[in-house]
Amino acid sequence: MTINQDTFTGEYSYSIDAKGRVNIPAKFRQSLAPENDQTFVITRGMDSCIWVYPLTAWQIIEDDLKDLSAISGINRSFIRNTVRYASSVAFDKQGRIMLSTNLLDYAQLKKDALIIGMVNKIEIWDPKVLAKVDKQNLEMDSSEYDELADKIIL
Amino acid sequence: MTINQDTFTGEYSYSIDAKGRVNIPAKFRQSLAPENDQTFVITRGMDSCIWVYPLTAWQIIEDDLKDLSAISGINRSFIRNTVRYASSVAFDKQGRIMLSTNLLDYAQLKKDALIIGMVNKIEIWDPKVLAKVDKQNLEMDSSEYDELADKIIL
DNA sequence: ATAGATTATGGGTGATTGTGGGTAAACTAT
DNA sequence: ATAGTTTACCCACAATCACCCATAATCTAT
Repeated sequence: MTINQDTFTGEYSYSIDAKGRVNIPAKFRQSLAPENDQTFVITRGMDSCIWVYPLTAWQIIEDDLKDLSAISGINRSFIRNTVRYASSVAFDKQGRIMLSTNLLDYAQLKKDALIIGMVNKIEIWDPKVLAKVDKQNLEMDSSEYDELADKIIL
Repeated sequence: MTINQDTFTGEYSYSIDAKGRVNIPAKFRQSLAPENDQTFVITRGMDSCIWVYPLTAWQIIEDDLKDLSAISGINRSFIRNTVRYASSVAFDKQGRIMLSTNLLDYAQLKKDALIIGMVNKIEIWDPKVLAKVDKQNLEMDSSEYDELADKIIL
């Protein structure tokens, strides 16, 4: 079953062990293109979660950043904040990646982790945090949400 | 795992010892291309921080600057402040480099150092100074920042 | 349904890394 | 030249991490 490579869908719940390791769902590992060398890049998401990119997808972002001139102060800030929390990680023989305490704290992760496919990337959430954020978003932007539903036919 | 050579991402906090030495994160050392001979070039950054380039990358900058020098303009101060304080340093057996008091003073570094991968170079910051500078930049040019975020799709 | 493979989770161990300090060589300024 | 200072190189140790193996649960295919 060769679905699209480097695209991820579905939701999985896993546990984070004492060493800060989480399993990447087998399905996600399988759809990761071989060029990635079994490697992801993990970083802070825009919500309180962790974003996980295939290595090659992240490298495209890096290339764009390289083209920004360092003379401009705002460019430097942008590069810094984009790249600052990013690190590449290969998964081990059992298919796990290690999360730094920095990222674990940021996403408020303790024991349980919800791993969600977001098409071109993966998100790792604490279940409670996601429930809260999701509820807020829906309440706040219900009109925008409807607009989107109109644009994208499901 | 040979990822992109001479590119650096992620944030690490280290301490500066009594002799003025800081560790270069192991990951950065590993991604430094062998041609560099374990050598970086350190100099004053445009913010209150220290910039660290791979040796070969710096050599390219020097070549570019030679072409610019005739034109002068804004570039003069850049050349003066950047090149003037540049010096090459190899890291020791434990992976540390020595920082001159000149650079330490410039970056207001005391005990704690935040080392940030900026894709093609590395920055060394005092944590408090970075927080301040970053806040200022974002407040001043937030619209430009958003434009950048739009262009470089995450 | 059953056997075999795959998957999720836990733990052990040796190697690596970050940090401190010691000592001798190199440099400075009298 | 000599005393004082700085730099380069070495060793040591605790904490962390990468890598390996083990086991139980789940899935797959006959």
